[in-house]
Amino acid sequence: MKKIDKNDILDQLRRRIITMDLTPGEPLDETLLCQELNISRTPLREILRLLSGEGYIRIMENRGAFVSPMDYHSMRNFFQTAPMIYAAISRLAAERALPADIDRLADDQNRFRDAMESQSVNGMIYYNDRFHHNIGVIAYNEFLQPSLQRLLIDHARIGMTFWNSHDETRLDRIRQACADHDRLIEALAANAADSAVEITIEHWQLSKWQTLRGLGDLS
Amino acid sequence: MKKIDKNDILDQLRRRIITMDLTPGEPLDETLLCQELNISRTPLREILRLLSGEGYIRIMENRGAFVSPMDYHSMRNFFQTAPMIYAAISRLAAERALPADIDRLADDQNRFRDAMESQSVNGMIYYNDRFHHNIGVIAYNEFLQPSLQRLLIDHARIGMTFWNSHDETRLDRIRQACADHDRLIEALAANAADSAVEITIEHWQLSKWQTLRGLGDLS
DNA sequence: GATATACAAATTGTATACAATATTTATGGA
DNA sequence: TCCATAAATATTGTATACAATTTGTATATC
Repeated sequence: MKKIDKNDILDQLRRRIITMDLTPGEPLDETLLCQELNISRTPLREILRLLSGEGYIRIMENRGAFVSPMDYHSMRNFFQTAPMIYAAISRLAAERALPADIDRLADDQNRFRDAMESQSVNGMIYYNDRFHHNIGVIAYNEFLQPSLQRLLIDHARIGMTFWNSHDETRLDRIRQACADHDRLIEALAANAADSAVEITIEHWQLSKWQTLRGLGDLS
Repeated sequence: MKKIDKNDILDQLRRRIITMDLTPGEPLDETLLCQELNISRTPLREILRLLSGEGYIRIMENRGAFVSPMDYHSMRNFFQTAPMIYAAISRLAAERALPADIDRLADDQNRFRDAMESQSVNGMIYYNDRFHHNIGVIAYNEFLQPSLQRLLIDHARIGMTFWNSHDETRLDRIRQACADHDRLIEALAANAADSAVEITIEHWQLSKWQTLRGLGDLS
């Protein structure tokens, strides 16, 4: 009976949220999810509590769970906070990275490149998230990690326009992001903290510029 | 039947953890806690998942929950990360504080002062935590809040020596910390960001100095 | 006596039944 | 028709029973 792989289900739900398969604000029906995932309500509810702690969803008493919303205010905070945390994380990661860490990071980057070449937007979002999450793991700081995690959730969702837009610069931008990753891996491997921070900021500027442009298009 | 106040139980457990009534690394027996709290295992397990997400405890599959440990590495990270996050939070709080926010903060501070005057170490730890947590709420940034939360858990636990030591400087230090709070409230009320950051850093130095001294005494 | 294996006890994980709350629909009066 | 109220339905919250896993103990073998 007990063949539930909670980590698998957690990853599945996380992925569905950051790829907007489950959209911001969307309510999560327990019974429905149970059927989809083939588990009973008890373990699902525990999984939902975990996701709530990680910031993917919110839970209101007697009202159930829903995907964390994205409003103007949270986006403002996002752009204000991200550079600071990203830079701090990259610095720490550069100072502590070991060869084994670099290998894991390179794996994510390979999968990201695969997704890029097969034009899988979903895959790019997922492996880009994994890549940056992994840098957080390498930084090995349990106090910064939770903030990074929350930033990455909205980064993936806000950044949809980055991977998914249809203008003429799209391919160039994606290739540039991919190249940034490669350069960042190199800097981390060489334990070059300043360089890693610099690349991270550049990488962020690229992402920010296009993202704001995309948001501007909406209004 | 359903008269469970989850928030109450959550607060109770959080408080027991930051005051070291539940010590770092201590395993949490589900059955035992259920008896103490007069609830069944299902809601307790959900509460434990929430606490896990907040960083108070850790859960290992098939091995149960235990209070988040405090090792050398986490303390090192703590001292490295705290000033940066505290300063950022104070700045945001100063920029956004409204009169109602200040009132809530002043309430915490009054309770803190009461605890100080009645020599309640437990109370000082708890209301000091609430005070700083509240500043995080005022900062109103869901991306920084989780890091602040985690820092405050270990700040309370590491700082035990600050409130509880028996040297001749103890009373002065505690009064100084209390005065810092008053000054910080003033700065926030005046939306004086630079001043708030400055006071925060001073406040942190005071805490850090004594804490490291206390840890040094141990070795 | 030390180690490995098998059994027993304790603890964690899951499913289901039922209770409490929220939401929707139906009903009655103005 | 409109609103307020009340029943019906749906959804969330809790307790309990049982399954699976881990931990502890005893026995056998070398």
